[in-house]
Order: sequence, then structure tokens, then C-alpha cells
Amino acid sequence: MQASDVDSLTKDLAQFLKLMLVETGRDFFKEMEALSMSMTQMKTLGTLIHADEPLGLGALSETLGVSLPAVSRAVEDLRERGFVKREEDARDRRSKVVAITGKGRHAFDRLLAARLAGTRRFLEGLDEEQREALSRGLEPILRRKA
Amino acid sequence: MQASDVDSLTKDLAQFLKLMLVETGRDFFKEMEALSMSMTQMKTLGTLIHADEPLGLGALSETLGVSLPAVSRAVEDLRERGFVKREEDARDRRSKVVAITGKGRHAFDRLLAARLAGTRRFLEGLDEEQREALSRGLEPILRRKA
DNA sequence: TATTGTTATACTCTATAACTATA
DNA sequence: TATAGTTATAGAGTATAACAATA
Repeated sequence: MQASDVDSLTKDLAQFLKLMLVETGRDFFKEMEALSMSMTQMKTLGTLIHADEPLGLGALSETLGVSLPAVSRAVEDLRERGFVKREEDARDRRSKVVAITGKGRHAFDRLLAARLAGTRRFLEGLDEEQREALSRGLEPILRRKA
Repeated sequence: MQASDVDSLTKDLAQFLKLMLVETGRDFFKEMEALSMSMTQMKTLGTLIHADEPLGLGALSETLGVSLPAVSRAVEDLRERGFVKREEDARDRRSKVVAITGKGRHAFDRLLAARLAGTRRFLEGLDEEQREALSRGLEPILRRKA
């Protein structure tokens, strides 16, 4: 591996990431604001939407890397607004399990769409050749075996 | 432009960005924490380091998209710690102009290095062919005329 | 009066500590 | 006792409003 190649590619990639962060951040944060959704609440929905079964608050806290009280309050607010439901675990009444609702899925989809909107807008600003090259550059990375 | 191509590339790029965010965020936030540096303070240093001349607080507030009081407090803390210096503008004593110090440059370089560290680590985990393709994908985008 | 910053105040989100209820 | 979650409290960061100094 030639160090200088990696060096210059590192700079290129960093520059590209910065560009994309600016481009994709706008719509996304606007949508978060419109939904009055905090970062923790968004990550909570994102975790629940992919979960096979309702999750306890401890599991959420662990997964999100956020304190238990912070999750507890974020979830309580989400519940009040109908984005999740929270129930006592029948087998252990100390535990409360949380699941996303249809309304929650809908909200998360909106946030996801906002995140993709900036990405798509950026790509539409490129020409076909640039998109082709980018696609060929990303493809092998995303499809590689870890 | 075939819509489906853009669709799938949008998804690929979004996935890639998410991957990189995780990969590059760790070192960076660790370094910010080590320097007790807030986001606004970091952006302040980043703006000043590229500025040709000292900037007034109003200009900083505008550039960073942060309220004047927030900038005022962020700068005061940076000044106390020697990362910037702040002086009255001789021509208008209402205005105070801020400039980065050597210590400030050094701190910002550390933050920049932390941000690049994750990017570089990621690239080093790829094989030569993957890096080549990525490089060819980014090159025309970064060098294009706006 | 208008403008540049600063200080006062209130709000959001967070973490640690104290607490409640169940196991 | 130990554990799951909630409530109390304090800290960091922000914005709007009130203020001080200079133009």
C-alpha cells in the first residue's frame, strides 16, 4: 500500500463527507424540528422499528448508549404523543417493554425520507458519468464481506 | 436519467455515509471531550483558522448560524483557555474582533487529525482495488466546477 | 437612535443520585 | 437484597429579552 495514495484518498473522502453532511443535514434537522423529535427519540424509533419484539428500557438504554433516565423520559414523551406504546412485561412486572406504533413508523419514515432527500438532490446535481463512477466506487465496499 | 439508478445509488450513498459517520465519529468526539470543546467552539476555531483577518462576534454568529450570546460565551471560554484572543476594534470600539492563537491552531489540528484518523483507518481496511474504485468515484465529483 | 456585545432568564437534554416497586 | 424504572437535582448549551457602551 502506497502511503501517499491513502493520504490523498483520506483527504478526498473527508472532504466528500463534509460536503455530504452539509447537504443532507438541512432537510433532516428541519424534519426533526417539525416533529419535535430529539436525537434520542429518533434513535429510539430507529431501534424499535428494526426490533423483532418489544424492548425493555434497559435494553434500549444499552443499545442507544444513553442513560436509563434519559431513555425513560424520551419514551414517556413518545408514548404521550402516540409514537410508541409501553406495557408492563407480564413475566416480570418491574420491566416495561416498548414497541413502535403505526404512527411511530410513519414519523420515522418521514425522517428517513428527509435524510434521503438531501442525498438524492446531491446526486441529481451530478452528471450521469459522475454517478456511474461513484456507484462503481461504493458498490464493492458495501457488498464486501466484513 | 433513469430514476431507478438514482434511487439505488441514493440508498447506497446513504448507507455509506452512515457507515462513515460511525467510523469517524468515535475518535473525533473523544478528542472534543478531551479538549472540553463544544460544537460551537470547534466551529469557531474552524472559521477563525481559515479567516484572513480577525472577525467580529456578529460575523461569527452569522457564519456559524448560532445566536450572538452563544458565540459570546463560547469565545469568552476559548479566550480564558488561550485558544483565541479578543480585542476591541480600534475603528469601532463597540466591536470586538477575535483571532485564533497558536495554541488554538494546535488544538484544531488535533481535532482535525482525530477526524481523519477514523477515515484513514477505514480506508486501510479496504483492499487496493476498493480504494482505487473509490478514488475514481470521488475524484470527478470533488474536482468538478460548481 | 441604531448597533455591538454582554448579562439575565428560561428551556431542552443529559447524567448521577435517590427513590419506588417487584423479584 | 438485587434489579427495572422513575423522579430529583444539577450541569452544559442554547435562544430570546433586557441591558450597557459606543456610534
